[in-house]
Amino acid sequence: MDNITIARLLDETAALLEIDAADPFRIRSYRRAAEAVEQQTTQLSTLVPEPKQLLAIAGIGKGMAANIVELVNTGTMPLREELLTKYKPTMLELLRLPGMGPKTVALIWSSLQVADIDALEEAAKAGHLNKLPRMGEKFTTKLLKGIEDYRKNSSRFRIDEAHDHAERISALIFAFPGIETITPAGSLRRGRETVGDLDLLVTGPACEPDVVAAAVEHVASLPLIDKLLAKGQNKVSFTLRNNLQVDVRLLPRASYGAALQYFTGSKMHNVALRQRAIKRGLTLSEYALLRLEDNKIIAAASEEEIYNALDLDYIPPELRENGGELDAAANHTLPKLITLADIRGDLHMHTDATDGRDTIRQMAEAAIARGLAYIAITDHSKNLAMTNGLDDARALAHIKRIREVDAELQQDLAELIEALAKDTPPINSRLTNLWTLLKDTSSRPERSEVERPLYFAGATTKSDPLNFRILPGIEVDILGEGQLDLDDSTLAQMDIVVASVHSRFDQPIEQMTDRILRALENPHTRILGHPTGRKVLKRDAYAVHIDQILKRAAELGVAVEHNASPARSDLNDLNLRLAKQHNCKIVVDTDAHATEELDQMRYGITQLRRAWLTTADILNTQPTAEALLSHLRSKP
DNA sequence: GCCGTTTTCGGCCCGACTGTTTTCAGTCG
Repeated sequence: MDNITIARLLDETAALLEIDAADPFRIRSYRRAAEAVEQQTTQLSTLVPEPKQLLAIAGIGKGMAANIVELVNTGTMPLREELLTKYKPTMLELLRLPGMGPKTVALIWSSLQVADIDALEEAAKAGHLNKLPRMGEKFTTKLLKGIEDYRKNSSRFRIDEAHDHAERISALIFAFPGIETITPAGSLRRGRETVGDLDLLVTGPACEPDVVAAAVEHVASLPLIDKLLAKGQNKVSFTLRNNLQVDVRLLPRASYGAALQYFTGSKMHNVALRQRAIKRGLTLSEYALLRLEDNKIIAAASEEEIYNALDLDYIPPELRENGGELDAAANHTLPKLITLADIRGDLHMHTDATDGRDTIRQMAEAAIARGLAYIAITDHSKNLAMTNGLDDARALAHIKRIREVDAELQQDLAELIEALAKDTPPINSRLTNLWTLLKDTSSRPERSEVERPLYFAGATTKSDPLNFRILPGIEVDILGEGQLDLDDSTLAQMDIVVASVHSRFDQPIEQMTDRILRALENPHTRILGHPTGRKVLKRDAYAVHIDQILKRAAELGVAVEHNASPARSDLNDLNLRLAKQHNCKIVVDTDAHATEELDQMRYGITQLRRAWLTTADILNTQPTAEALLSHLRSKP
């Protein structure tokens, strides 16, 4: 049994205990244990023979360790079984409906014997709920609407989609005079791969208490609102047509830091933080950090003040998961997390030679405009016929072409440097586009704070364009027995060989793992592409095997790819932490198929930050192509 | 059920909004 399953069963038990009206603190400890289990990089099932190691995990005590041992050995545990004789597992789904909490679920079960969504809908329509306390007409209407929405769409939104919505909504809110800052909080700010809803915190003169009502009205009447869910003194909740829920809070400057801290979460991080406050005679809320004895405000305007007042270093949002960050912040041992500006090259991208849209030169120019010092062109190999994959002859011709484009670019860049120094447009017509790109990005208006979590420093001028290099490479396919689908003599010509499995994962996991392990042994393999198999496999089922793969890659000095694009990313923060533990080299890249996709790098960075990674853990932070190449496939 | 500068018992995080409550319980974040 893998960690994800253990965590789910503990969490379900917590929900059942809630319905059973058990001791709230006992319930909390089950929840806390579930979260702790989820964050472990070692599979707990392997620790069962030595339960002492389970006790070392914060939030796991004697009783919970016994529960875990029982779960691993038997697939269930006594408390869970006992609760399931009293309640039905389908009741857990009811808890996901808006307005349905444990008390309500328990009440409709005990009075109406209703335990699943279909029966609940029937009961609501028949008016049976109205006989119960606190469930009038309005409640029923809302519930039926909730059931409809739940059936239509119960999924979370990818971080890039949520980010785009945040930008759109923010632009509309900014139209109101007196709005200065909009920051997305919640899981978007923490850089989670997916977000359940969008929290936007708004501040500025228009948000001061005496005038905020007008701004609230403005937000509540935004044209993109599909359904208005709630409107309070300083809060507006609504959904978009795609069912994404948005909570907008308008807050005075003075308490903005406290609000930002509070609404960024995570919930468990905040609980731990407030416990720390209480031990110091303080109390923390979304308005301020107060001294208990006289209600004096200790800190409120900025997050930094709040953390510092609690004797903590500032904790970056990506680490706020109650996964040891409080201890590290107290001991001044938080890592200096990697930033987008630290990334010097992108080692996986496609061109119009296969399934990309743009040319080699266009990709290179886009990379220069983004401040990179090198890229690798890694088009597909022949086994991916649908992408017009390259056979040996075409692959060789392609890297010849890449070298030519690189040489030409070197000459042009020398000219460009002169032109930039004189600040006069270059005569060379090949440089027109690059000139515009550089001028455009460097004069890009200061972006609003809405992008702060994802857009780090623009990084347009930090590299010396003269040092820019295009590395010839290929994304080669791993065939059934682990062999690569191009000749060794061809691969020997490439600087960057990304070996990836593309074919359908209809093999058993063991076989697929074996196949990948064999591909790692090929001396030409520099980077293992999408190591968890493009999400075709369920991540949890794969957990044990990724461990093996990362370990072997580390031994062989093969780097493992972390795809930055949310659409393709497959190494989650746990896998990345595991890679670090194994001392595995990590490369973050975009797998771009068009120039603008190079911007996806920012999403990959948040995942790396969530895994506590620094520049030392990531290979393509090397300042130059030469430095990078000397590290690839060098034995540890 | 966990945990310890309150250490083997007695604590355990905070506030707003909603519905139908005429003083508050339940839900949510």
